Formats: sequence, C-alpha cells, structure tokens
Amino acid sequence: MNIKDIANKCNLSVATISRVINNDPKVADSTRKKVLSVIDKYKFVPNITGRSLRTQKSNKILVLLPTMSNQFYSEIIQGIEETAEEKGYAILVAVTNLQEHQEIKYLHMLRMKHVDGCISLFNTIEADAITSLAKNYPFVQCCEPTMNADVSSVEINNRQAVYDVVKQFIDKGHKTIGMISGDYYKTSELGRETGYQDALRDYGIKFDKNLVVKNFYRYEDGAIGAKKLMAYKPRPTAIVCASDSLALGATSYLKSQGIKVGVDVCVMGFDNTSITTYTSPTLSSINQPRYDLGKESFKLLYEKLQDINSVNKKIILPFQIIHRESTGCDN
Amino acid sequence: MNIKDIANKCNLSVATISRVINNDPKVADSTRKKVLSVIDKYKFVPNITGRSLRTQKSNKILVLLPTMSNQFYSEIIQGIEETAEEKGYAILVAVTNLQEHQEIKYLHMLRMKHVDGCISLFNTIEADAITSLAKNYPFVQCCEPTMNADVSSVEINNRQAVYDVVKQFIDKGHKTIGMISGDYYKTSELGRETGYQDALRDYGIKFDKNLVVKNFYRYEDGAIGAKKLMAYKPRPTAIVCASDSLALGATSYLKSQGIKVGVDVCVMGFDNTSITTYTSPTLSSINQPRYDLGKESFKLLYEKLQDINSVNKKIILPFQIIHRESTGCDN
DNA sequence: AATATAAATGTAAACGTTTAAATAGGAGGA
DNA sequence: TCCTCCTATTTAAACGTTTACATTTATATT
Repeated sequence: MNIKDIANKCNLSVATISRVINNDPKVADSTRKKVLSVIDKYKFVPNITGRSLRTQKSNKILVLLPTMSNQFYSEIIQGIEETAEEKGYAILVAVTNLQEHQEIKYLHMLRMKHVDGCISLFNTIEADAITSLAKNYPFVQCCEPTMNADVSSVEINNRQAVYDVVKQFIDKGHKTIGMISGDYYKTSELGRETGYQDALRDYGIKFDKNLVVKNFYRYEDGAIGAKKLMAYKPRPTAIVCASDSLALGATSYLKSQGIKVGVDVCVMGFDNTSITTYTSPTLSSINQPRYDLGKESFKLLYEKLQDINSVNKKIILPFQIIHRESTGCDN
Repeated sequence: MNIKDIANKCNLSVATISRVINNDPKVADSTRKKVLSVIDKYKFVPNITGRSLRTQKSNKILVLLPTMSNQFYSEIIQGIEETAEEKGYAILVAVTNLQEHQEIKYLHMLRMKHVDGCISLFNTIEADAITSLAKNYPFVQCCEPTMNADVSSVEINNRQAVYDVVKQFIDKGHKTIGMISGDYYKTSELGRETGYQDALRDYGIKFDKNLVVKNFYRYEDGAIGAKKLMAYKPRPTAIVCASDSLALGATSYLKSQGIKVGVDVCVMGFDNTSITTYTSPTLSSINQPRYDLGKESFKLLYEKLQDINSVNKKIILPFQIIHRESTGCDN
C-alpha cells in the first residue's frame, strides 16, 4: 500500500494525495475529504524512507549520551523526546561510554544525513571541532557545553549553585568546608569548583586546595575523598560534592567512622537523583530541572533545524537546593 | 557527492561502483582498487536513505525499554549494540515508560518499516498480539518473554535462581523465609515466586502466603514489605527480594528497627545492579549475565532478519548467586 | 581464425515520496 | 463568444541507491 495505490482508489494523481498528506491548502475540500477517508480505510501510512530521500530530511535527531548507567539522563531524554515528538521528530539515543571514537562515529551520522540534528549531553572532542560542527549542522549541547566553543547550549549555573550552598553553610556557622569533585566533566566541574572558591573568598574564608579532592565520579571516590578530608585539621564540618554518587560514597565513609552525617558533618550532593531519598540519612542535593533541560535543548535545536544560520544561544535554567537529612534537614 | 559522482571520476557506471561498495565479487581487482581509492579520496559514504528505499531495509533495529531509570538495562543494551554493529545494524532505543499506548506507537515502527526488527525488554500487550507480531516481523523478547506467546526469547531461569537461594537459606538452618516481590513483570515474577514455593515444598517447609508481600518495585515498597514480614511470628530470618531496589528498601527498614542485616536477618536482592556494592551492608544479589542477554537477543533477532520463518527459540542463560554482607558474606 | 564461454561492465528500472511546471476547468468580464 | 484569471489537478523529474538483464571484452577451445 503506497501513495500510488491510494491515488488509484481515489482516481486522482499521486500529487494530490501527497498534498492532502502534507496539508497543502491547494486542494479542494471535497477532494481532501475523499482522500482522507480512503487513507483511513486502508490505514495508509506514508513511507518515511521515500519521503526522506526526496526531502533530504530524516526527521530524526540524535541524542548523544556519555553513559546509560546514570539515572540523571533519563528525565532529560524524556524532555527531549516529548518536545521532539510534537514537532514530528523521532529521537535516536546513542551511548558513547565516554569513548572518543564512539563519539566521532555517532557524530558522523550528522554528516551522513542519517539524522537532521544532534543534542549532546557530553563531548570529548575539542572546542574548535564543536564550533565547526555547530556551524554546519544543527547541534546543541545540554548540561555540559564545551568551553570556548561557539554553540547553542542549555545548562544551569553550576557556579552559582555551589556558591549558594557554601554561603548557606557559612551562614550556619561552618568554618571548614570541604569539596569532593571529579575530573572529567570539565565545564560543570570548573563552575562548581569556582563557586566553592568564590563563596569562601566573598565570605572571608581562606581557600586551601587541600580541602578540594578530585578523582572520578564513582561511589568509591566519594569515600576516598571523605577519608582525605576527615584527616584535615581542623576537621571539616561540611562537604559539598559534585555528584550524588560522590556524596553517597562520602556518607558511607563517614558512617563507617562513627561520624554522624547531618549532625557532625553536613553533606550536599549534586543532581538530586532518586537515590537521594533511598539512603540513610537521606541526601541533600542540588536539583537540576532535568525535563526542562531536555525540552529547552530541543527547542534550541529546532531553531537550528529551521535555520542553520540562526544565532547561537546559551540558556541558563534555575536550580534548587534541596535539604534533607544529610544537612540536618528542613532549611 | 553521490555514487554517480564517483562513477564519473572513475569513468565507470554507477553499477560498478555499487558493486565495489557491496563487495560483489564480479568486479576486476584493478577496477576495485581504483574505485576504492577514489571513494577514499573523496570520503564518499553511500546515502543510507537511497539504499534503504531500494533494498526495503533500514538496517536499524528498535530496542524497546520499559524505563530509562533502571540501571539494569544499560549493559543489556551495550550487548545488543555491539553485536548489532558487527552485522551493520544500528540500534534505536525507545522508552515506553510502562505505557501501553507508547508501546503500541513504537511497535508501529515495525509495520511502517522504519526498523527491520525489534528487541523488547518488556511488553504489556497480550500474548496473541505478540505471537502475531513475531510471526510477521523479526521480534525477540529479552528477560521478560510474554507467557503463552510464540516468540523467540532470551532469559535466565528465574524459578531456579530463587529456588537455589531459598535452598541455600534452608541448608544454613533458616526456618522462616520471607519474599518481597512486585506486581508488574508477570513472567519473571511468577518464576521467582514459584521457585520460592517449590524450594520450600521440596525441603519440607510449609508455604504461607503471608510470607510473600507483593507491591510495586520501588524502594519504599521494599520497606513496606520488610515491615509486614517482621510482624510475622515467628520472625523471618531471611528475605529474598525480586529486585535490588526492593532489597534496599527492606534493609533500610530493618536497619531503622535496629535489626542487623546479614546477622539477624539475611537479605537477597535480584539483578546485581551496581548499587549492591555501594550500600551498607553490601547487598547480596542474583546476577543476570546482562551483556550476554543482549548479545544473544540480537543473535536470535538476526536469525529472524535472515529468515522470518525460522523457528522460534527460547534461550536460557546462566545466573550467579553473589553473596555479600547482607547474607553474612563469603558463601 | 572462428566460435563458444566466461568475466567485467553498462543500462535502465525500481523503491515511495515531493514538487516545480504544465494543464485543465471554471468563473467572470468584455 | 472570446479572453483572462483563478483554482484544482496532473505530469514528470528528482532524491541515491541496487540489481536484473543486456552488452562488451577477454579468454579458451576447436
């Protein structure tokens, strides 16, 4: 069953059928009605490959994901998916597992026109490559815009988030505040670490690099970080972490040492993944508006899909600091 | 740059170029060499849409996922992806969020030929619909084959897994063993619950339905289940759970009641997700060979892609029972 | 050398759409 | 009646491949 079959059943040419399908106003109401009824009767659906070949569009967009094992991305993708569907785009999720060759392989889908655009949740390739990619193809970065790249992006103000948390800690009387960060996601990391330093400086606490531990983002790195921080004199009474998994590892270490989390030492996570409410104590965290990060990313991409020369925008969405037991609750 | 351009550069017809691209042996070695060098020089890549239109194949397969927020699926998808890529197939991940209309929408991609086949990690639609789908399109179920449906599938022996765990508990002297299960994934659930009952029966312990709690698969349902089980007289000394999240919820409740997990009460999870090693105590669990579940699923699908009438196979892969602190370790 | 056979290459149709350009059919005006 | 303008519709080309079939060229056989 193709457009020609429908045309025959209607005693019309394929062109008219195509016009009906594509809501072209240049078709008589009576004709349109007849065609639609036949299409409905035979449950005809236009072949997307034929259409793609002719229009040179795939109506698919690629979502590039660093890993599937981070719960954080789930809701972002949902935001992208639902917004994309409204505009008739399907999404195709690809996972790079943080490997550059995988990233390059999947980005090739843009050049090969397998997809019309791409939203990337993380890139390893360098800024110039991103800039040139974004100049030639609809491309948007979500959460982790590459530094110094000219590209549309959506993120939160990572610096401000940690700044605000540290300020709150200082306001509550904490004098020694540690930070456990990672060493991979360059942009957000730098923002978060800068926020930490800026808040200390603005509120008259001298920065000591020994109070910042950087490893990877695994649970065990959080424990390692906490151990190192607890050896610092005077012992920190608050720790801000660059991810929930780090915070979780940190609390587990603290608990193992008989240190009461939320009482002796306050711990703040990042991303507000669902695990935060499953742990004991429940984990305070900084919430990113995940659904909206996805949604706005697609909206930016859509502008590029309409006009590749439209100006690059940087969108900053609001975050929320959510207090739970690990910071002594209810602030 | 298309196949015609290459043909012109080579002073050959498009047919010959196409033959070279598709490794058709009917082309002279010298010609092949020349064509390949030109293809390489201009970095020509055949247009996949044109090819798809002509061959009536998309070389894409759909992976249908119930949710993105379950870490369990990540490695399965990797197994599918890597195996699929070897055969020249790309994968397209779609998430149903456990909604039937989403499932139907995505399965439609099969009928519309947007994808050549589908591996589904979970289906809500009824057995007859699955059977008929599988008869007409390459379709494989992974982990959760629909009961009474005639379809290729890959899974572990869920019944045996729980049977073995319960037997181990009994061998260790446990007399009262509870189970916390869910009420959604019909097939694996039934298997696991049957394994529980069968082991009790085979080793002379009377089954009491009050020792099986069924809710959903959320963390909090695990806590609710544990609470109910702890009210049972005599108090159970072991609990087997149908998922790690349930087990986690259960241990959190037990801990909150001052009950020592792994000493007073042993807890066994299911799926061996990475969270098992992050908790305190670390969580014993039943490991499913996730990568291989994905890999074998694709291999089954590939058989169907070659010949839709090939016989339906049911593959059972081995599981492992992994003891950690929550069952008193090191067995 | 003439012919038969095999190998290499070319020709053209086909896949299912969309869309510019051509055409038909009316309505209205003179 | 004829002409002009619309509007609705058709025609046919185009998108980039693959592939059955036709043709050419090379090789082997007599």
